[in-house]
Amino acid sequence: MYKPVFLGVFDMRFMTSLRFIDAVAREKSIRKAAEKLAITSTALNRRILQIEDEIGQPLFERLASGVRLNTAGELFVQHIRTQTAELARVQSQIADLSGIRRGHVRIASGADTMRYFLPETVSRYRGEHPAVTFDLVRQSGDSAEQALRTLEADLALIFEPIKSADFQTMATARQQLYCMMSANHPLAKKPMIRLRDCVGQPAILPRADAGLRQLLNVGLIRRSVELGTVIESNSQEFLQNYLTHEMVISFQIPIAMPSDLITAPANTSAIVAKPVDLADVPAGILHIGQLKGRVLPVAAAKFLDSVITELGARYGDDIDQ
Amino acid sequence: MYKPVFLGVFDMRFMTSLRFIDAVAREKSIRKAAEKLAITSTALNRRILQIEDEIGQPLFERLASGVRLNTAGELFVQHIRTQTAELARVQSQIADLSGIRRGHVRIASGADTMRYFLPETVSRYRGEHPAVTFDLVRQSGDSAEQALRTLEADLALIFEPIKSADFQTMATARQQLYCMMSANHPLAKKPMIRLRDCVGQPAILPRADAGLRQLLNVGLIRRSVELGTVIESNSQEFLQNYLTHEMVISFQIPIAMPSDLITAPANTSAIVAKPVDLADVPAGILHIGQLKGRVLPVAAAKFLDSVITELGARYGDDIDQ
DNA sequence: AATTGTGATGCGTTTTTTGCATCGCATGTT
DNA sequence: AACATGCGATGCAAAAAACGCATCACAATT
Repeated sequence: MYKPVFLGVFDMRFMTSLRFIDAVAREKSIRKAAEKLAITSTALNRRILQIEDEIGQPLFERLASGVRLNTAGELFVQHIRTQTAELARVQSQIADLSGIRRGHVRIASGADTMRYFLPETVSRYRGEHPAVTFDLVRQSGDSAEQALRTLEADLALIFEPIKSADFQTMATARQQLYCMMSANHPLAKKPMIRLRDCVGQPAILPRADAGLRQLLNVGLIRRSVELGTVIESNSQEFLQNYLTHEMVISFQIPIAMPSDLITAPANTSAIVAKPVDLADVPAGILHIGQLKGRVLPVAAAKFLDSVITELGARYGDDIDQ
Repeated sequence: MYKPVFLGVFDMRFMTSLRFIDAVAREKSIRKAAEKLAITSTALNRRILQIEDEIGQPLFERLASGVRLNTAGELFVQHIRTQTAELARVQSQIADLSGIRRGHVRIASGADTMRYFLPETVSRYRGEHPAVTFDLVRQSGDSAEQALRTLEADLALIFEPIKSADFQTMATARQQLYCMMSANHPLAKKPMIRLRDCVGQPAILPRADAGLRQLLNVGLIRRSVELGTVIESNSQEFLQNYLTHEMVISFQIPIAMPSDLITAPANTSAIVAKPVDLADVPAGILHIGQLKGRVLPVAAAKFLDSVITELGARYGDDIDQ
């Protein structure tokens, strides 16, 4: 977790007690939280007792194994989190007045966009606004949605299924599935891949919690095709690099591939990517969104614009806002 | 201003600096604010410098005559006020968990409802919830709306014109204008008053900033009637009590009159109230509302329900929600 | 029964906040 | 023009608050 040096919501002294309570709520233990906060458990304990005293009733249940929020605590911690996010937004707005855009953007995203898309997009944005810092946390779709809910993230980029009603989609990009393999692979000559071409082919796939895997599974079942799944991994790097070592196929979406792999297929790359027929596997949807109803800090809102612009430039008509 | 002894948002230590900034913003002077806060100006000054340092830029302009919020300060103070109100709401919600409904309701209202309606309604509510305390501030319509905006009041009861777009009407009550006079007055025999009956009559009226006066003026101009206005006052008590001393007429709306003056006109009261024909002066609207978009503390929300119920019981069909 | 881990508490130390006296500056007054 | 007044800012010492250490009491686990 990168700590911005200039402006942090938590540098405000008046937020200290609130931050401490939030930490204890997350750690479910005063001593553990104290360690993370680099203070002693006694100091932390006393701050909590003081706040509870001021509120007029306890916020935590004391268990032998630590503490747990009670109902009042749940309400109060929820308040702390929304107020913290609000403060960040106001700070961002104030910083924006000075002309130089400052701020901090926290993004939760799947692995797909972490490889090429986000590095490029963040880099371009930081080129224009060097005072804006970023947190980029790679997470599964579920935990990315969760991060929005607990206000640990401002934006989430999730490929396929959106489960929470609290997720507000700000833009989507259709992503056709591509089959990837070594340039020597028999299938590499085809301009488009049908699933039946892949019957029994040794394949390496992402794990079941990835949106891509779920999308692919639907197609496989519909066409009654079975792959020879030899390896499963949640490391995209592994999946892609392995292709040069064994004659296997893998699948990927454009946003997770180097920009030139599709646009300039004639190059001498050892790996090729061929589209899978949309009749077999429909295009999946990459969702870019935020917590429903939340007003984002300036920096985050502007970065979202930047993401949408970039998606538009890359995928044109496949973008919806 | 009644200070509740048990729970105040501002008893929270972490709110101290924020409260101080709000005070300075309101007083437009560090020294004056310090006096109100019962600390020295140096301590206050330093807290402000510290916050400004933490924010990274000043919140106040320093003038020879004091201080004034700059743009950043406006944003920050707005944040402080909403944050304070939010905290009050959460506290109220938390207190609600404990079974005893605690809380504090702040009402801004014109004089009309302060005489009979609010005393009765507040009293009934406090009978059910003795731990709820009240602030009742008598204000003109404009300043009542202002009080909502600065979050100094939770609810406002305003008779006629609503000027701010930030005012969210939660209920209205139509109030027909009544003409009041001594029981000996010649007009007292009529069951209904027409404006032309009043031509040249000596009259005592509320001042021009009262909604009632504005409503009446429209009718007078339309019917080309001129009254013999002998006294203007913003004291309702004066207006009403004076009727027993001189043969003059006055005007009033039902909510500002003792409950039995209309319902039991046969009693021996020295004062009578007769309705003014709606063709001459249409019914005015009493608006009960809050700041648009705000989530009220539990106590205030429940009291609002109580007000609406009471209005329904009194004026039946003339209520809108 | 012993051990481990938890939150609470008394006490001396350190850090922060406060108040007093004073400065520098701008404005208003004589 | 000189003076007086009122404002926010600042150095310094006292007061207050927060902190860390050692320790307690309690519950769960070994």
